[in-house]
Amino acid sequence: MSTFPRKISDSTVRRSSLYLRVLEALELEGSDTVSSRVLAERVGATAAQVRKDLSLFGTFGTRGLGYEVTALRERLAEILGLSHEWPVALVGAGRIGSALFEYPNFRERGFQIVAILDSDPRKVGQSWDGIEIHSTRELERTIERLGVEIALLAVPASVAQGVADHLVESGVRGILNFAPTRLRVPPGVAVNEVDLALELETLSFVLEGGGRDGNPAPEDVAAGPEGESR
Amino acid sequence: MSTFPRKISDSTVRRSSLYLRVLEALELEGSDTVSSRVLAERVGATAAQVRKDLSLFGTFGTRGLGYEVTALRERLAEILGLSHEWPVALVGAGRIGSALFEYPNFRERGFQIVAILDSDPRKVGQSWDGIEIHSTRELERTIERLGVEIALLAVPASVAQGVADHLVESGVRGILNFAPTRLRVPPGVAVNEVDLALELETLSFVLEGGGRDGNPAPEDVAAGPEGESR
DNA sequence: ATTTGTGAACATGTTCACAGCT
DNA sequence: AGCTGTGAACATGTTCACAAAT
Repeated sequence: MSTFPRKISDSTVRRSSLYLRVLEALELEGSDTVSSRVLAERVGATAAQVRKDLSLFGTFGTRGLGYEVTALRERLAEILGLSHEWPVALVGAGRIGSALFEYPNFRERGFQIVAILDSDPRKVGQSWDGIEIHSTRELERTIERLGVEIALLAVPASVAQGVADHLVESGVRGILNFAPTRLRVPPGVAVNEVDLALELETLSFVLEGGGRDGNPAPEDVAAGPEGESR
Repeated sequence: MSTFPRKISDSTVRRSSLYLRVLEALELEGSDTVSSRVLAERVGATAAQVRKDLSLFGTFGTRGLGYEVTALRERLAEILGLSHEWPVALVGAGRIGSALFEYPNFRERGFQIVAILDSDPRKVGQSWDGIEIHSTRELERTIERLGVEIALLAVPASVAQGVADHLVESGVRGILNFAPTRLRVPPGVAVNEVDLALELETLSFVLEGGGRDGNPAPEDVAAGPEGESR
């Protein structure tokens, strides 16, 4: 439905997810409107950045007033594809898979794990919270039957590419990959890599002295804060 | 020891971690030298990018020949701070903490979990693989005693900031944060956020039609421009 | 008075293209 | 000839600053 003029940058999308969270919190706190400045403060960005980001999606604010919290929250959720549930497949029922399965934030945001797949015969047939673990031999059938378009890939690196190919063939268009391998996927398929060792390595690089400053100094910090929470 | 001329960008550091992995693989495969082109192919970057990245750290290559695999591997590991072990604390012994504890790639890369901390009295006193879970009341003592500088923060979002403050006070300078909250830390402390729900949201954004193309086409990939989705 | 929306200025990161070394 | 190292060109993302709206 909504297609946007330019290509929206990844950073804008990521920040928009954060805006959405803040808007949800503000709604609970009973705020009707919010300014770009306040939004910026809560996510650690600048007010100009917030306005620029939002302006890429359309015109939501009222000059002199700010943004209407509920309206913006709804619109952002829609833009991010969060106004409906996403059936998600979990592939790999090991330690990481298990942690992902239990991760409460997924379901809260509309990502429902509706299928679990594993190649280990000892795991196949088990149920987690009422969801049976299927063999990866039934991957295609399962994915198709449940209309899964997003998969959490938590298998060993050595088999990740093969499983990913299989997922794509079955109709999956988005993969969140936890295996430390760069996946090759055809155009039209989105992959996000979560590479934990790499994250630690960027920390050790900084600690070892690589970065000139370990923390880009929290900008202002001088201007008097006003959002007194209580 | 080694301090670099400019500030090295985050993207360069992340790619360098990938180069290091490829170099390790090449070493096992018995390659003596490697060109920027081959290195690039294996990590999904361009040859120019590889050369530029490496040149920020120094001059390692030989014109006409390429890079000596072992020498570059050693130097990169050193630069990334991986030439020695890092004692790491795991804070939060829930599902995610448990998965992190078992994650084999950490130890392989020199990150040793030497302490586990949790506030749940039922968990305190248990041992995982010989490592006793301590109360967060003993956080400072434990961190200091073991010389921990890097922490994995896997606690609920509601307490993450408080625990982070405590960690920093105790001497931690790098935090890998799994709680979906933006941590505020003083200058000199590095934080990496691993925000799983956010990763899924960037996928759903693309799938919903937000991005013009779900997959920025893996560079060259021979001739095959204008990838049309499915 | 306040706060948005946005072009223009700026900063940062990536690619090009080629001189220079082996 | 082959391949690196790098300035210059380019592309992308961020910040500034101000006109426009309420």
